[in-house]
Amino acid sequence: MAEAHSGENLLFLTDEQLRQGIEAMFFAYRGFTADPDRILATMAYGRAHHRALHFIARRPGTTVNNLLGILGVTKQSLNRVLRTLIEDGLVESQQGKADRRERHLTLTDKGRSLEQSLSDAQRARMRAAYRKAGPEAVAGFRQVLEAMMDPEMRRKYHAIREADT
Amino acid sequence: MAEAHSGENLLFLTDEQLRQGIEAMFFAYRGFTADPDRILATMAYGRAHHRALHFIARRPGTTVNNLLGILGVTKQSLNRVLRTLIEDGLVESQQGKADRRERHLTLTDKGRSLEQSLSDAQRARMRAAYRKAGPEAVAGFRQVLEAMMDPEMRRKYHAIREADT
DNA sequence: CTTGGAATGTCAACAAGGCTGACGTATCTT
DNA sequence: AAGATACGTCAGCCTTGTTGACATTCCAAG
Repeated sequence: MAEAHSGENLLFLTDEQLRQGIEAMFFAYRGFTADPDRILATMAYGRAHHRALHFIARRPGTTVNNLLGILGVTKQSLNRVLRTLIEDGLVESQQGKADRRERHLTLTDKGRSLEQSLSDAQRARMRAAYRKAGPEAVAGFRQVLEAMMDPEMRRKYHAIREADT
Repeated sequence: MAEAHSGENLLFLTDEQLRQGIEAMFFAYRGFTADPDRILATMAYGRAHHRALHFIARRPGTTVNNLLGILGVTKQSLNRVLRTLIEDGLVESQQGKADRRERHLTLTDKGRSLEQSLSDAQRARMRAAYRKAGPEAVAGFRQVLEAMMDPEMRRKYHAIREADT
């Protein structure tokens, strides 16, 4: 089956084609982060804060450990970011009821407000790109991105919206 | 024309859909850089070195200024990276003939060898993802990425292979 | 031929945000 | 009672980005 269209694939997957894909990822990711970065630059926050806010907004009540797994950084690194967000009143940390070792993270109104403005900026670009490319292109986009993830990351990517049932 | 399928678009571009796209970009980019990062971690190099090597390999003889524009960093930052690469004998810097203020950058055999191994690792993942998703998905992938770039970055993205005539 | 400005290199200082290692405390599990 | 887990924190290091200042070299315009 793989050989059935190997000719097509050989033509298709030249190093040059792949290199262009690599460069497209590089340049696109720059655009992807540009708008939130601009907003964050006016404050004392960076991309790391944005990521934390995003996933806390996405899964209110998530634990520190869970967030660590998603972000793929060390707890020391995350803690530095989280501490400033809590101190600044953007994030709330609440001791778990079932397991009191856990801390459940939620956004305050202030945190939600910042997350919204970052998210809006990023979604606006995403929306424009999706509109420009069209629904079929978007489907392909998503497929390739998913195929590019490490298996563990793919699991997390799906898990993040599993509880949305 | 935009209104002709606005219903479809409204359904299509929910915040949730866009958020998933954002997360897909986040997780996929991690995969995208994972393999080269693993190789680089064994040496005294980082992602910045990889980027420099990539674009020098892509455009042998490119000038420092040109590279600055592509990478979007300050000359001080690039210079630090470039200096170590030159000292380590991976990159050669040659004074321009037409304009002797310019330095033209090329890879040495040693540099080409490292660039190859980084590139091979990254392309292997790309190839696997492309194969898994199929040609049509790849076309869509490329379209969306391109639409996501800043106009200036899009210009550079195209310019990088213009001279390939 | 002089001079302005462009291209490059370099020094210094700093910040964000990764990392490792070590340690402490509370809490759950066995 | 002992061990494992969740979390926080201190200390120190690295890469890679930033500004600002300054020197050099050289092209090009006047």
